[in-house]
Amino acid sequence: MEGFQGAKPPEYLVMERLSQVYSMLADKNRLRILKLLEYKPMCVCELTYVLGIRQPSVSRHLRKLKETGLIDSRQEGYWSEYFINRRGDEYSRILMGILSGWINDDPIIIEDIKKAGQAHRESLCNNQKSNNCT
Amino acid sequence: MEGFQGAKPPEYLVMERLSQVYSMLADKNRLRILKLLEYKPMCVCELTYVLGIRQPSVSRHLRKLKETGLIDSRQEGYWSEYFINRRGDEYSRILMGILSGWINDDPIIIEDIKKAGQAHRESLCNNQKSNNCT
DNA sequence: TGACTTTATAGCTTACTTGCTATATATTAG
DNA sequence: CTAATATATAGCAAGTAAGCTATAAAGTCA
Repeated sequence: MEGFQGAKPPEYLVMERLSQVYSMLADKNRLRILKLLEYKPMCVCELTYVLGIRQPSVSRHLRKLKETGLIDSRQEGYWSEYFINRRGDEYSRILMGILSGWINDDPIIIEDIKKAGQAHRESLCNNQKSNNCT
Repeated sequence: MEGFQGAKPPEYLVMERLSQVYSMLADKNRLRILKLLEYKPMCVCELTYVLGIRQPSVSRHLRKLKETGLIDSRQEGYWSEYFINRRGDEYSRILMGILSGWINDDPIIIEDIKKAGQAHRESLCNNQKSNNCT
């Protein structure tokens, strides 16, 4: 279930691989995550805030998307930041390219992007030094 | 779960609709069916023969694909013939267009197409007037 | 190191999906 | 209409997937 980030899978796994990529795109919360990351790289707690589901669920979606090669992550100070993998294989690059022009008028996506624009990791989660109620 | 064959879904269903199309493409047997129908229109018993799964399972896949607007069917004598819907909405047309260039080198697909070239509805199923063992 | 924060994993429950068998429906030919 | 064939549907069992809570692991910084 991994190892296709940029390489071609062997022929006998081609359909398996494509089916795997499509199944990543078949979940609405994962579509929301991909659209959000297309807007800007985000950390888990920001995504959790925007999506309105629990952090472990978000983490699992992110792990699957990363295993499939659609996204990648880097450690960024306190946070681990997820972003679209621009060096994926043909399937993921093409499908992500198409996705960027799609569902932008869906009200959930519009709302998500708006929330993402406001969300800043420093003021989310229960971290102390950013209590904005000083 | 139906009614998007060619029309645009209302904005609040855009993501739902896209997710539905992707989930159709996420199943390997449905991918095989779509690749087969791209090769030529086929009836249920031919597809059943090529796929090697039971007829009711094939029928259900076909129903789902048709409900999603990816394929359509017409009555053709004894048989009901399924074919790619070229008048689907943007999502299905574009994704089907891309699919036609993909996974053609997968050995299962190659084998399927070969079998489909040989398969003729008259000599399949348990119909009498075509007993080729005369 | 130790206190704190963020993220990941384990394990449970519920819902959905796909295969199957059995059976119903629909179509055609006589 | 009846018999025969093709397809569709109902319903079941097994596997998968997504949400959740609880907890473990990993990263940061004084």
